[in-house]
Amino acid sequence: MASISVNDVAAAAGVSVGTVSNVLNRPEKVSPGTVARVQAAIADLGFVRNDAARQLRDGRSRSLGLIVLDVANPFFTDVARGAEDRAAEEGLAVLLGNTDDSLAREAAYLDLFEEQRVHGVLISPLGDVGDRLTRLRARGTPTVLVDRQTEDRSFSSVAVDDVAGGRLATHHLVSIGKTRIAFVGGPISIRQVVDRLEGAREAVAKHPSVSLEIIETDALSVLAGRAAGELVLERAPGDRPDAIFAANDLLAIGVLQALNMRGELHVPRDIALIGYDDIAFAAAAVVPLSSIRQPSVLIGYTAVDLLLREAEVGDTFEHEQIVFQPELVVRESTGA
Amino acid sequence: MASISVNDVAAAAGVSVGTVSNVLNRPEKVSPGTVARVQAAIADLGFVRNDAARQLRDGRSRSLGLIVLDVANPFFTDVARGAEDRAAEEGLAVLLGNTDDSLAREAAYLDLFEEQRVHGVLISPLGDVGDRLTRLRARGTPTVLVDRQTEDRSFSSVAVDDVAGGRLATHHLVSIGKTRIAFVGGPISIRQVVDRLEGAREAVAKHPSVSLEIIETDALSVLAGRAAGELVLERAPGDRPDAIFAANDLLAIGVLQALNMRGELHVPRDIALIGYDDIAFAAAAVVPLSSIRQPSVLIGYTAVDLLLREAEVGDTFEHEQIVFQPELVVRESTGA
DNA sequence: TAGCCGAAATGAAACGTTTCATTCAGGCAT
DNA sequence: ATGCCTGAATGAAACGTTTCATTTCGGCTA
Repeated sequence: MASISVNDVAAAAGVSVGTVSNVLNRPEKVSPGTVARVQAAIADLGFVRNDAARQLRDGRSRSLGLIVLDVANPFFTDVARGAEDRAAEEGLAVLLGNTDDSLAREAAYLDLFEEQRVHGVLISPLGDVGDRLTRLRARGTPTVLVDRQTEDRSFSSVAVDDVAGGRLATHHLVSIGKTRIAFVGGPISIRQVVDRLEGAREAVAKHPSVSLEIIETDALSVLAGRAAGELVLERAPGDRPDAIFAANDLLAIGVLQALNMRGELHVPRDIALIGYDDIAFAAAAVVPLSSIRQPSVLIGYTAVDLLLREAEVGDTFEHEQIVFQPELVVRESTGA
Repeated sequence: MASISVNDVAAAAGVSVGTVSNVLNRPEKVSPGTVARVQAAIADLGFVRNDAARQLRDGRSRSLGLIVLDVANPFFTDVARGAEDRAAEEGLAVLLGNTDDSLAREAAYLDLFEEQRVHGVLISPLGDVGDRLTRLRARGTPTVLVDRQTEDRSFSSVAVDDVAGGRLATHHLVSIGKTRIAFVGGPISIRQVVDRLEGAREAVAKHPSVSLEIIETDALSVLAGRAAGELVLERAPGDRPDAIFAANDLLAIGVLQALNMRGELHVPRDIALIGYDDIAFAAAAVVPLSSIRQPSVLIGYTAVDLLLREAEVGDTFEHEQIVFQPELVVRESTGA
C-alpha cells in the first residue's frame, strides 16, 4: 500500500496541492465548498499528514525533549506530567528520555534530540553538558535546566533550593533530640545529593554536640537504600546512628525495609528517618515517612513555560532562574 | 545561524554529498583518507544530521510508540523500561504516551504516532481501537497489544492471565478463612479490571459460604483507593468485608491508608488485603502488601521483540499471543 | 600498448510538505 | 465597455537526506 500524499488528495478533490495544504492549516482561507470536497477526499483515501516532511519544511519538530535521571522515581514522573500539561496547551508533545545515571545515555538522548530538531530541551543534567547545551542554543533550540541551577546564570532553570531542603530535614532531626545523624545518598557526582548534604552540614555545624556521618550509595533507588540499611543493621547497637536523612524517598523506603527486617529496631524511637521528595508512597510506608516536599508537577509545568518564553525572546543574556522553596512534612518516622 | 547540511560538509571536505552520506552510513565503502577528511569537516562545522529529512527519505522513523494507561503506575514504568531496553538494542527510541484513562488522549497519541510514521506501536488499549490499529497495520506499521489479549487473535499481544491472577488472589483470601470478600476496582470499562474480577468470581463460585461484593472506583490510583477505604470504614463493623482484593497495588495502598487512619482496624486480622502488580512499594507499605506479581519488565521487553518479529514477517494471519502466568506473593497484609 | 576491472566517488532524483509570488474569475464603479 | 479590486486557487521552489545508476581513475593482464 503506497503512502497517500497531498498530491493524491489534491487529484481526488480536483484542486491543487497548495489548496490541500491550506485546508489543513488555515481552512478559513479556503471557500467552504472546496474545504468540504478536500476533507471528503482526505477521509476517502485515509490520508494522514507526514510529519517528517512537515518538519523538514519548517526546520523544527513539534515536540520537546525532557531528560530525567530516573523514570522509576515518582518525583520525575510528576515533573513529566506537569511538563506534558503545559506542552499540550501549545500542541507540543513531550519526548521523555531516561538516563538512569548513565553519562552515555545522557549523551545519546542529547544526540537524538538534536537530530530531531526538537523545539526545546528540558534537562536534569547528570554530567557536564554545558557545551552541548550551548551548541543547541546556538542552533536556536532553547534549553531549561530542571531541578538544578547554574552558578553563572548562563542558562534558565527551574529548581528547588536543595541546600535549604537539606537544612530543613537535618534541623528537624536535631530538634527532636537526635545527635548521631547519618546522611544516606549517592553517588556524590549528582548535584542534588551534594546540595542536600551541604544543607545537612550547615544545619549540623550550629550544634557542636551533633555528629554527621555519610553513608554513600551507588544509586538513588529502593535497592540501594536497602543495602545501606543493612550496613547500619550489621553494626553494634552503640555504633549506629540515631537518625538517618536519606537523599530521596526511594532510598528512605529501602532503608526502612532493611531496618524493619529483623524487627529489633524501632523507627523512630531507635532510629528516626526522613526522606526527600514526598512521593505519594511516602505517606503509605510501613512507618509513614517524614519528607521534604517539592512542587514536582509545578516544576515541570513552569519549566516548559519558561522554555516557551525563552523561545520567543531568542538568545538573550538574561536567563531566568526560578527557585522554589521546599517544605517539611512531618510524619511518624520522625514523630512521636 | 543557518543550519549546516551535508552540502556544506561536502563543500568543506571537497567531496560530493553522496560521499558524505556514505561516510555517515557505510564508512567501509569509502577510502580511509576521505573518511577522515569528511569527519574533520563534520566536526569543524558542527554538522548534525537532520532526522526529519532522513525519515522523509526512507518513509519511517526510528522510534516506536508506547501508549500506557498511567505513567504514575510503577507497573507501566517497568514495562516501559523493558521496552526501552529491547528497542535500544536495535537503535530505536521509545516515545511514551500517557492516556490517563482518557479516550481523547488515546486517540491523540495514535494520531501523533501515525503522523510520525513510527516504526511500530505498542498499546495497552483503553477504548475500542481496533479500526485505528488495523489502519496502521495496513500502512505497514506493526502493532502489539500490551497487557491485553484479543479474543479473535487479530493482533499479536503480550499479556498476563488476569483471570488466573484474580483467581489466585481470591483463592488465597478464601484459604486463610475469609468469607466476606470485597473487590475494589474500576472503572469496569478497563479490561484488566474486568478480568481480575472475573477471576475473583470464579474462585468464589466454588465456595457457597463465601460472598463477593464489588466496590467500584473511578480510577486505579492511590487516591481512588483511599476513597474506597473510607467508604468501608464508614460502615457498621458487622457490615464490613473481612477481606479486600484491590485491582492493583496503587488502590491497595490507598485502601490501606484509609483503613489505618482511625487506628481501630487491624490488617490483616479484621480485614485482610491483597493488591495486584507487586510494585516495588508494595513490600514497603505500612503493612507489607500481599500481591500478584507480573513480570513487568519482561512484558515490555517481549512486546518490542514481538513487534520487531512482526515487522519482519509483514502482514500475516498468524499473530502471536504470548501469555505470562502471574504469581502469588504473600506478605503480612494477608499473613499471620 | 590496448583493453579491462574494481574500487571510489559522483550527482541527480525522490521523499511529502509548506510557502509565496502569481494567476484567475467575477463583481463593481466609472 | 473598460479598468480595478478582492477572494480563491495555483504550482514551482525549497527543506536535507539517501539511493543508485553512472563516471572516473589507477593498476593489471594479455
